[in-house]
Amino acid sequence: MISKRCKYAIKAILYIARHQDQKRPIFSTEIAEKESIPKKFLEGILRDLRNHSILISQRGRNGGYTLHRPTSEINLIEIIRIMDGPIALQPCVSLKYYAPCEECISEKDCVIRKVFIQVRDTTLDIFKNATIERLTSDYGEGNTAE
Amino acid sequence: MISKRCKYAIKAILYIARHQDQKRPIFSTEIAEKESIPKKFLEGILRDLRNHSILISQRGRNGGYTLHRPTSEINLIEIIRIMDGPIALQPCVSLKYYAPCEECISEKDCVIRKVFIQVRDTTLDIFKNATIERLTSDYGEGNTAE
DNA sequence: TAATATTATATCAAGTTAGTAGGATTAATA
DNA sequence: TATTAATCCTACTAACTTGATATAATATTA
Repeated sequence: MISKRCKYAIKAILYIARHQDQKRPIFSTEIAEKESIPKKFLEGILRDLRNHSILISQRGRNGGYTLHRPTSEINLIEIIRIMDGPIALQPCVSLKYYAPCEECISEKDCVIRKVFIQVRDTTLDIFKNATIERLTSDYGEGNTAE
Repeated sequence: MISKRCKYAIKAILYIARHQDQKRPIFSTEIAEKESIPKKFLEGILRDLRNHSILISQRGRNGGYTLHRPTSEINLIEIIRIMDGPIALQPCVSLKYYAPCEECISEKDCVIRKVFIQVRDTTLDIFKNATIERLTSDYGEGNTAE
């Protein structure tokens, strides 16, 4: 399962993306209220996203958050990795967080490893294509009301 | 990530499958030693698999475990579900363990839900095809030694 | 009846998750 | 310059999960 932290992160980014035309930073308070996310919890998430160059933060009065990059250059893979770590179902098949399985003698001969590699690759492919741009444009389909 | 419990379960079933031609139940001790699984921990796993009709257990002297069904009728999906619960990355897209997401207002309009459904379906498909029969036959490829 | 297997229940340490609390820092504005 | 309103930072916590271990009961058979 994806953690709530991660899902909140995705929702927050989508919210900022949908409101960035207003040319002003978005407050954490606003996101928290509109997306039903505990405010203090959200603040930590937003800071984390800023530290990973997904968001830019502006401090002080009238501060808030804006996207650090165009929506076409932010995808779900990156967000999930920042928030939850490995996407792979086994340490030995993780690309970004590789670790050998303790109890395995030969990785090459491990039959289940091949299956987990398949799952990793298809999952990665789907999440890579799920950019914020695509997600927000889908959002509009048959749904003009905010 | 798949839990160790689940991975141990898969390894244990594969071990039993590879040795079932001996027409005798396989001891938990033997599996534990050969697959480097803590014995007591493994016992709990094997009991769980028996309770879910994956294994048959025989008590007493010369007891042990055998498969409850042909290897073609046991796949990774079933094992993962027994051990770890939902495969889906969000409660709202789980087929066997569905639950609405607390903070979501409209499931239909949730853009990320669609992505998680895609991931679920491809993952399910791969694990469904990964039967014990296929896994054990792959095992033999270019590797005759036990 | 002794040996050997599974079964059952309880316990536990460490780590993770989903928060909360309280204040420090920064910047615009009245 | 004082106030206000935003982000930033650190620490803490309750509940849950994971990966085991311990002890003993029960069943089978040589």
